[in-house]
Amino acid sequence: MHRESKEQTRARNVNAILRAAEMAFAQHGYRGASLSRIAEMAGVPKSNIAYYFSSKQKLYEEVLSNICMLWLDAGDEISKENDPEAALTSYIHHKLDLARSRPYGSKVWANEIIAGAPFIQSFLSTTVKAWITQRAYVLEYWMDQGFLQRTDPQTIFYLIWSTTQHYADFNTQIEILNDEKPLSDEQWENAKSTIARMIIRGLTVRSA
Amino acid sequence: MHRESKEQTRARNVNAILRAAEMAFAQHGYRGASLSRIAEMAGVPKSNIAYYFSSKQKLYEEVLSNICMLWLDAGDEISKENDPEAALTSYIHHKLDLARSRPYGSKVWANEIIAGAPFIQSFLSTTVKAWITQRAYVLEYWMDQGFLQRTDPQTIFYLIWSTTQHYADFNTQIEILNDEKPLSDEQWENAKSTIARMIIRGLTVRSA
DNA sequence: CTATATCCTGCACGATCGGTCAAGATGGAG
DNA sequence: CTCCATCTTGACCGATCGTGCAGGATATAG
Repeated sequence: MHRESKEQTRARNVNAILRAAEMAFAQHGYRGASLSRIAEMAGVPKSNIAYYFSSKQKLYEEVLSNICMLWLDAGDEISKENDPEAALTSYIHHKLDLARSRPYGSKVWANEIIAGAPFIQSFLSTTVKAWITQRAYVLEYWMDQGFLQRTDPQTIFYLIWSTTQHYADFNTQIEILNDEKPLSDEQWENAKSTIARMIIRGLTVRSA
Repeated sequence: MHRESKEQTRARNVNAILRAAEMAFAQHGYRGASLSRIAEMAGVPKSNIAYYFSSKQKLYEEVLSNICMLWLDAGDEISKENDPEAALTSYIHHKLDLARSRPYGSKVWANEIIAGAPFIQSFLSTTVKAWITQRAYVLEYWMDQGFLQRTDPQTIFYLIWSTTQHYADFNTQIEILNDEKPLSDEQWENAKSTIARMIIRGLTVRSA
């Protein structure tokens, strides 16, 4: 009896494996995560992973690339024609929403960078480098126009990246220090507006 | 012939092992790091590690606690009797100096938190929790005095922690985006003053 | 010096790792 | 329906993992 098409089975399995792998790589890093556990979590035999993805490395790179696309797309609003303050605020909010909805993805990325970016070095020096260079131009344009205090654009992006991703990567620490409870909706909104406000206040030209 | 006292040998070996372990745990996490490699890096037989430290876990916890003391001590200047602006600036500079001098220690800590703090959960909910509670009171006192804009103190500390530690944990990414070169002394000073200035500007009361 | 307590390490064990492969199961084409 | 290409999986491999232990090496006490 044909209960499920092959495509459906494949899609379901691949998805389960990717989700399990994201959690495992987040918790234990590339070396520390084992295919046996990922298979168990995903509810498929270990060999099945080797079939869909040819190796542990390929699976890992797939997880990584999936995540990175989310980060890059979040910065679309940083563009000359937009209002600097609104664009940056929106970008920060967007990144914090991602930190809340996809913490494991952020953690895998963090682990990879902390380990010295052994698998995505070339990706960093091409795609991400191009991304930040382009956005840096926008920030400098805004500074030229007098909208923003003159500041090194790279430092600004590192500041935004670190603060926003901190809420994903270090959510365990934040939760423990928040009386063992996850941040409430209200606390998330509070954090979003506080961070955005502080960065904006640090960047906008003071009306002397 | 007696070339070296037993104490000297022990001190030298323990130190070499701890330094090697810090690098290994930073690069590969707790599970991913292997005692064989640590032993090889430290220049001692693998069994020697099991002798000085009774287990992999004990060695790991030793590395972790060494690091954490550095973080906590850096905040000594946050005290009621000090000037808020100077104290916070000093704290941020101090933390960034640690990020530069001890990047591997910061990475081990980051890995542990990202993994869900399986080994230091109790330490977080006691020592670190007490630390941040105490400093939060100082910040609230400064806000009461009208020195600082009213803002959730926890959010402020997360912002400082994330931005400063980012320069250690993500130094690979920063280096790659900096034309494959480590930050120069000048760039470090620049980052320090920019970050401190932005946070201070976001916190101090605007002279309306 | 000798005796000895302490320190050190080579070796082996069971467990688990990532990866391979051949045999079995199954959905879809004709 | 039959047949086959494709999918699926249990069993197995060599390597490496962390750790326990017996016995050798050595600094120090007497």
